[in-house]
Amino acid sequence: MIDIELIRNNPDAFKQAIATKRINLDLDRLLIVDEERRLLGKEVNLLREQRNRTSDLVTSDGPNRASHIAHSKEIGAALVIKESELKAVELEYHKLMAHVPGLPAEGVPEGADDSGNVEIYRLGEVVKRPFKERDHIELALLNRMVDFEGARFAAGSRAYGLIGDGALLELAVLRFALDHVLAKGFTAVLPPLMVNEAAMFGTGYFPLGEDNAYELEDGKRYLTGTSEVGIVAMQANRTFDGLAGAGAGEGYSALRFAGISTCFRREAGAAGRDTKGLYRVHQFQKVEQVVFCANDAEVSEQEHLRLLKNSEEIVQALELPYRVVAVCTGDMGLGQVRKHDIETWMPSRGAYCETHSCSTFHDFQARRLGIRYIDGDGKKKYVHTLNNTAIASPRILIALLENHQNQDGTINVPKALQPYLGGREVLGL
RNA sequence: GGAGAGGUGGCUGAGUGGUCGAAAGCACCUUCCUGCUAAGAAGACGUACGGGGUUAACCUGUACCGAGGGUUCGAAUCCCUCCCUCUCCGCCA
Repeated sequence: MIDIELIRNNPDAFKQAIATKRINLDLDRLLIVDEERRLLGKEVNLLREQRNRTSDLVTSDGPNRASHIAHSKEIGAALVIKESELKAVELEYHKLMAHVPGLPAEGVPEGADDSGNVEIYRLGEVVKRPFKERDHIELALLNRMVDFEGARFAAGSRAYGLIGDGALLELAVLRFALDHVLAKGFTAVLPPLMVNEAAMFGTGYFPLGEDNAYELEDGKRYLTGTSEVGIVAMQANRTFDGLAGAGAGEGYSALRFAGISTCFRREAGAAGRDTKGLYRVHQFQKVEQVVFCANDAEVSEQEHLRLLKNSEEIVQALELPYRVVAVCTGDMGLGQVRKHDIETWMPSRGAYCETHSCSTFHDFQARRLGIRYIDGDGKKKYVHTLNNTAIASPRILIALLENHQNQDGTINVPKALQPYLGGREVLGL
């Protein structure tokens, strides 16, 4: 949710954001409705005042009781009409407000979709091996790490089952990533994965994201596509003490959580794409970084860079080549202000592919969920929220298997993961 | 899933149709008193939005007693629906 005052004062900036983010919203209509809403609000307020005064006279001026009641009834009748008008206007107002996007930060590239994303830099060397490389499907099957056939019988398209070293490798990489961010002061969280509509709306996945969420039979709960939803919504209507330090440089503090969850995505709209292997699946595991910080663009910018750095360190420790891209306006979510993706090299795809996504929301989510803190000046303010993938598996297994494969189909284990695999240096055969 | 109880201000907790934005206590804040170890006295003390004001103090209006709807001239108080909490039973990893 965006501060209406900000919208009133900068309509052109929001029109620009609506255009570049490809949102279907008539901002002028919103401004008109906002004006109507305020005028009607005043009228209703005035009528209520009259009615309250008249009602008081019923008891304080007993002799004229009957006439006061009659008068109060008249006002009440007028009030009913105005209130219903106001209600209709407010309904439209909230509907329109729910579609107002966050303003992209300065420097965010413009573009219609992910083809407009801009590479910022790349690290790690793409190795050209002197033998015929296998793709992750072949490698995983060869090493009996995965069972696609059985899983698809059990669960349908895009299903997979990790077995043996596949299962252990996934747990190892998740635990490694978790430990990495825990060492940075993050607090581990296993949040609810079945959440209500308020949580989905509050985090900005609704409206517009309904197609990608699994709705449960009870009609009131949804499976989350990331632990961010549960973690952020868990803080709803809370006011933090001691998040002080907006603009205070190094002196600021933040709340940092590491969410661990299975993630569920319908992948609607991706029908027929990436149907083979472990790239695009309905269910996967993720360690997610979530941060709540002071309401200060500089502070959240610093947090954004820290989140990005944490994840880069993880990819580096896994000895995988990657690049960082600035995500363009058309590929950003409604509430997002800035987004960087880490794309990891996947030999079989011959491309750097998204494995991490780092987002800054400013107070978009905090406003929807009422998450605040008391600033150094004693005032209540909405926090800024951010999140970034620490690791998502099995997608990262594609990169691990393919980039670390040997001619005989075995897989070299990066040093960082060896402690999590009983000291093994090689998997397979 | 069944039965019952309940959701009031930072906390505890009164309040069953008007004098209630809400008693009392605790906590917090200010001042006074006193030198002392959960001392005493006085006062201030909810949130959101709007109006006035030397835009600060302050004055004032509306709404808010889990959420939404209804009854009524008037609702924390009565009715309905939903959400949540607690207790007991059942079931279950």
